[in-house]
Amino acid sequence: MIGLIDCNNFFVSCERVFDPSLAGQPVIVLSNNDGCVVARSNEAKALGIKMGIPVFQIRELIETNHVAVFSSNYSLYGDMSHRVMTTIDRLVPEIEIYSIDEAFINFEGFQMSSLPDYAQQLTKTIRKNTGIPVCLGIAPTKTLAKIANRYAKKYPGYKNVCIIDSEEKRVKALKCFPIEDVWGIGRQYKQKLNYYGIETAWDFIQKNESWIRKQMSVTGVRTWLELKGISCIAIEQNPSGKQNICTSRSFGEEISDFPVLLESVAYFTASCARKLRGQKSVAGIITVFLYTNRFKKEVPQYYPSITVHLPVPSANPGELIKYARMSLKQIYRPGYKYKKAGVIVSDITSASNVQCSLFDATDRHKQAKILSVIDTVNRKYGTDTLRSCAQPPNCFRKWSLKSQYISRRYTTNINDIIVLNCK
DNA sequence: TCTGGGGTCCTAGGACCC
DNA sequence: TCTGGGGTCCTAGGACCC
Repeated sequence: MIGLIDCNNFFVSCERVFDPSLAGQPVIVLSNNDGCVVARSNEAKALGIKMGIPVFQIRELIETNHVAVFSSNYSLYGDMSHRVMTTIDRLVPEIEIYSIDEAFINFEGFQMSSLPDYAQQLTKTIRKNTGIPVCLGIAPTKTLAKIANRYAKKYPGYKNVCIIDSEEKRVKALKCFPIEDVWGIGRQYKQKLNYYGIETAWDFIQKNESWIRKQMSVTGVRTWLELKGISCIAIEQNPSGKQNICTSRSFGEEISDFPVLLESVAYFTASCARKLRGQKSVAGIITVFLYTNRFKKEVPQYYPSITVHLPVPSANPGELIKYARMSLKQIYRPGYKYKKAGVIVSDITSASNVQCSLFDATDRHKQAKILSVIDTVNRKYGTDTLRSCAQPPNCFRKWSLKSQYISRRYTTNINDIIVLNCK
């Protein structure tokens, strides 16, 4: 059996841990730049606030219902996620961290009869240790565990745990489950499947394999098998590093000046380089892209991007910034108002076996030592304490994000921890 | 006025090889 | 008029996830 633990309204729950007065109140958390709604408490959902809606469209609703609004605080959510995952890891034999708020658990070899009690105990312990409420779905496959989890969330009668452990329960669960809520079925497939009269997960598994393959390729077949109870998607305990790494931001205000864009791109590049070093890898390709504001149909639009191959793969911010700067120069056109920029690094390989270049003049051994010192200093004194000259101090940033409603970094910033203790 | 930021996998088609 | 048969690699685009 496979379990799926999913934190309830995760970002909202994190805010509630440090401000208990939010319990029972409608609460929402916004995306970067205070743009869209990305998390909602049950009370906010009940008000009809949809996932992903731009916040300016629901200003009135927020005011009349006294909805508590938060900017996203990823330092806080990341740390709370780590606490939840650590708690689970201590209590189960095998865990796969699937996202910031979800983890699969391998219950292979567990005595079936002891599972319900054990599962209850697990959710209670997570709540007690971290303050975060979670639900647990258990079933023979990942896709079915996802469905079980959804039922555990939806019906309080389950007391946070739903187990699909018999043919009868599986059939019943599938018959009541909308096809678009199945893991792996998105907007496009919903449309297509509805067109063919498929409304529920049960309708879906009545089709034959070759039809599914023709319409949805092997990924569709995997979903189809998983729903039938045949496991196709294994638990991955040691996820390999990322194959692509991207840092991009929408700007608080639109930017036309090259030097300001360059600053932002230098920051994004340094961030990519840091993420690369975090997984002990290097990148051979760097892509820089710009976006004008796609919502302003009346102004000229321009979405350029450029990809550069590095002579030697690298995770050195100085070196990567050099190529990013060259790239930006090539795609930048004056006169446009840019709303977003970003950097992607790809062709990622392990830092321990880099293919050298015959003509490389850099002393890479020495460089690695410098980088390791920089990382040590920045871990101790904060990100970007030591940084490239291309990245001016934060206070000079003209391209900063809006985050009007941000809470404190209660668990990771010493000054905020002091504030919390005084409270 | 105001609209996020990350990722993955799969397939088809083109360019190339012998 | 008629034009083979087998591969590989790469990329863009489309689907999905949180």
